[in-house]
Amino acid sequence: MAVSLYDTLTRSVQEIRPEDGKTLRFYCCGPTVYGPAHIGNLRTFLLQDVFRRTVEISGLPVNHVRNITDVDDKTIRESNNKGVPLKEFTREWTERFHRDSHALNMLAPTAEPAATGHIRQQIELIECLIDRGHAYASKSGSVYFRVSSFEDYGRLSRLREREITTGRATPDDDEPIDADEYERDSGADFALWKAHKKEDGDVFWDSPWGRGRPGWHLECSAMSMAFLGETFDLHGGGVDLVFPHHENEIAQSEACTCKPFARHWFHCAHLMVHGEKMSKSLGNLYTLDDIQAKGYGPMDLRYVLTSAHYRQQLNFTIDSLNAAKNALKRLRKKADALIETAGITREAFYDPEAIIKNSPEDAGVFRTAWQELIDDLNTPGALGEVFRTLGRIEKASIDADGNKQLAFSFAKIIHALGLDLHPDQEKTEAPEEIRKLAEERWQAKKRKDFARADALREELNEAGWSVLDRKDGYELEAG
RNA sequence: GGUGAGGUAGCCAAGUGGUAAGGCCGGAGUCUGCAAAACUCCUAUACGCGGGUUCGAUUCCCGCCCUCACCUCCA
Repeated sequence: MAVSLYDTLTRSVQEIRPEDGKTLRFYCCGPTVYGPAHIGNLRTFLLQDVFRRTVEISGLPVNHVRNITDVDDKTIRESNNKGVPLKEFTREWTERFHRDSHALNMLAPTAEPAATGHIRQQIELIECLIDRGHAYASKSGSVYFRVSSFEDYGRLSRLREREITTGRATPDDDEPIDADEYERDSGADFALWKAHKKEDGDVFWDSPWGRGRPGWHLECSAMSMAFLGETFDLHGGGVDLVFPHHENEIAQSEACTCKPFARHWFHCAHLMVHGEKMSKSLGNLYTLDDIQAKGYGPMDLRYVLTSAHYRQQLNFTIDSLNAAKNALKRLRKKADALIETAGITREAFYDPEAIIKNSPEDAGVFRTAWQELIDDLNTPGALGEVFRTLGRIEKASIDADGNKQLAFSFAKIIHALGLDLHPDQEKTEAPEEIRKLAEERWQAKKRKDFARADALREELNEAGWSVLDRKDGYELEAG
């Protein structure tokens, strides 16, 4: 059974099947590496990851390509501000992005091409477009795509009737028109190649039109086609990319190849924070580090970000992290119980091959959750069904073989959602004096000097540590 | 102004033409010197407003109110 998604192109839910019948070719617009990714960025990548995991655990391989935008206005500006060479600057943020992605249990893409690594392909694409009369070079050495030459322009974003020739957000916008506005034949035309400017410093490449750098939209066309072919199965990104980015990608690509570009489009809604748009000025732009500094784990964030449908704006709140933490704890308990009664290892529980081998195609008892997932990637629906199913199987006694199947069926859903129920718990080691106090309290407790024990507990609490008594011992926990 | 999405219990969030999943919170109990954890159980007459269609609408249609997003480089 194929996984379906809401396809922006047809505005309807479509089964996403590989054109070649073997491998799903999936391209995602990756991050612009000029700073840490915020939770909004991460949500999009996370849901793409859930989609890929769902497809793969259903038995279909995915060729997942996600680019790194390592040259554009922002990367150049910020690296200049920092006085760091562009390459070094973007490498650092790329590494940070990898760290965050890994922490969030996102599978690494099959390939992760960088824009600066594919200048030649981009120049070739421009040459093709000029040859075919879809692009023109300006006096200054920039190259623009002639939107009017591409009849289908606006199909994806449905803005054929829109006013797209002004180049301004609103008619009463008094902003002065950008200098290169005068270079274009039409305000709707967009840059394929940007002539070198002083601010660009040593960031430039030689081209048939002189020194310059590629325009933003171009890299995705060049790299997706280089890695996945002129036509591929699915292309994804945040909703904001529908126009102009994806619209322009289609125009550039199809004008050159005369073949359909992406067969389906997968867009993720934005998230809001505490009911407001996430923005720097509101001070509500969270990164993974911010979340962790508040005492939550990456999995808590992952749970929150998958707890709303991808086409729905998610209202992120700190409170929701608490809910996630507790819900995850319950899932972990259930997983432990299922793993134990099934007599399988924890490794097997997280091993995709073991899961595919040992779980029914429809996920057996968990079929309702699986159904939710493959039907337009309804992650909150799936989560709801998981809990409901868990509640129901509580009472039913099942034979050993059934238990095994049950555990792997559960594992299938958990794997698709990408939830690591057993993250390494990095326990902060308590300082010497804290440990001493805790030990003292334990001794006091043992000789039933409860007044003393409670006083010490209070003291430890004030120092920011809680004592959790166990059967025959105790643990210290920060916070 | 144009286009699109949405308004479901204290919070988050699915879903449906026949009176509505799930999670969190909350409450009770077991356990525990205390605290926590864990386990069990429980709770709420929640579907923005007004019309219409229908035997019946939260679900379809119309109008209104409100929120949010996009409209040239923001996932």
